[in-house]
Amino acid sequence: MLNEKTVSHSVECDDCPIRHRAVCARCESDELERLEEIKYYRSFEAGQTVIWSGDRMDFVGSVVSGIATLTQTMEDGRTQMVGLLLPSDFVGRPGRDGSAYDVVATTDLVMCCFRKKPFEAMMARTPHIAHRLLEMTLDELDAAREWMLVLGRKTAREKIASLLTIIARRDASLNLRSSKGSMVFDLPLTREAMADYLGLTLETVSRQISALKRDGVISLQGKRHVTVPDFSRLLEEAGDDSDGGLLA
Amino acid sequence: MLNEKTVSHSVECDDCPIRHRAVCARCESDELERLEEIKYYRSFEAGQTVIWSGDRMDFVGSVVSGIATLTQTMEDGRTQMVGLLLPSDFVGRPGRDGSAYDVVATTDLVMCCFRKKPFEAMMARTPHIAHRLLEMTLDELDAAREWMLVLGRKTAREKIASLLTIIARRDASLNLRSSKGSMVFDLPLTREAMADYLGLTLETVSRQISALKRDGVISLQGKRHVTVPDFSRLLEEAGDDSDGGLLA
DNA sequence: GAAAATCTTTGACCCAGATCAAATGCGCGA
DNA sequence: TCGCGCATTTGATCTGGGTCAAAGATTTTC
Repeated sequence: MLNEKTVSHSVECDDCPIRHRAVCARCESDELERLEEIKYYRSFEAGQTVIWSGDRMDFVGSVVSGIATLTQTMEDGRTQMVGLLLPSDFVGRPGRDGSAYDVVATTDLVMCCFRKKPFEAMMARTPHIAHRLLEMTLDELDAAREWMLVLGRKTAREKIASLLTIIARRDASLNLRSSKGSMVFDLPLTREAMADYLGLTLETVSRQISALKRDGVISLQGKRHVTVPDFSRLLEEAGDDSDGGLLA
Repeated sequence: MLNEKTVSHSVECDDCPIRHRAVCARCESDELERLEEIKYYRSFEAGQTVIWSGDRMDFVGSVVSGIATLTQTMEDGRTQMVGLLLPSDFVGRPGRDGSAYDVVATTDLVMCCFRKKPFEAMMARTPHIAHRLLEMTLDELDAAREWMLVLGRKTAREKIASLLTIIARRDASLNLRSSKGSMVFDLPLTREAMADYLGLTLETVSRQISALKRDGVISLQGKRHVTVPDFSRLLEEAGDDSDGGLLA
């Protein structure tokens, strides 16, 4: 899916606001040059809240490094993560005033931002940016719906395996590691964050990870480095028939 | 939120492909006139599958009447509904070839369709259509994420109340019924369909509906007609603090 | 480099919702 | 009107994951 060309391009183009998981083919556009004028950076520390749900949001942007989460919280404190923002992911809702979710930095985070008004003005002048944004939003919608299946119908073990699968895939496509056979990647979430993502408790997350270790599906070195000796086995555990094109 | 003008407009404009929950302000566009040339209708019977997941999809369109569901199914038969399509909802993924989900007609269904290629060509020529489509997709993304909270963190009783809330709201905004105090609406889903939406079993759905009846939160006449004497009570049961602007 | 704070693991027990099973009700065609 | 098919309700029982509690690990602080 990714080839050398798109990769080198994506590496050169970390700040492109409409780059998303793959590459923006049109970065050469004159219009995009103008974005430079309204571009700025913001950094956040791990644990900091980038935006509160309901807050006015006067920028859009993308994650340059680090990880953030989109979460919803009920009055009684129950929380559900509704999105995971990894480097290259877009943040913001063009055409909307407020944020619908809390955005929380899970690790130290750097974002590349654009003030919203000028960005929207440019969007209106530049059809292919609107088009690209639509594609990105459709991707996110697919991801959200795939996650609905995970939340609604999968067992705790399958949920953990599904999460590992997703992170492994994102990691592989960002770093271009081959995904045949064994994989090694970072698990940059606490047990609690995983629980919030999966609709579980942190105890259950811990137990299921221990079980997957015991059964040889994964192994951990330290708390964050995961080795998956056989990725297709992990996919099986996730109850996932599709391999997302990575093993084809 | 809806006023007389938008309503009369929306009534006159059932076939507008980019009408969605509210009204398309630009239906007067010359470009949209051209859509007439590529427009056609399709009808489906209750229970029929409109599109299978993975099928090539050569049209986009919107629901004129009836109800359809978007569902995902695992190999072992577990299914999760990931979207509910009511009249005026858009169907399709401009720029994508295949469907990601099964689309199933829950009742008899009439759709207004447009062949995809010409529609996309028109989209490219007509920025505000792309823009409108982006807004709609953002709405759907919000709805999907709100549903993730329901699936991941709510109890069975709260799930049922949440579903009733959503259907009541959609019904109210389509039919412009006032939503102060008591509401009456149709519940056009079987217990099984509700279960698939909520990540529950049909037995649990039935039990919780009985419980809500017993506690006077709702009452049923026949199987499909629901009366909610006090909507804010239902919202409370849903664990929902926001009232979606309907009770403001 | 010891103490404190924070994560993580593991254990024991419990309960909401699943599963299995058996009525009951309802619509519809002959 | 009867009887068949199907959706729904209700009951009895089981279990996956939640809850509460207590040790380990790991990281941070001073």
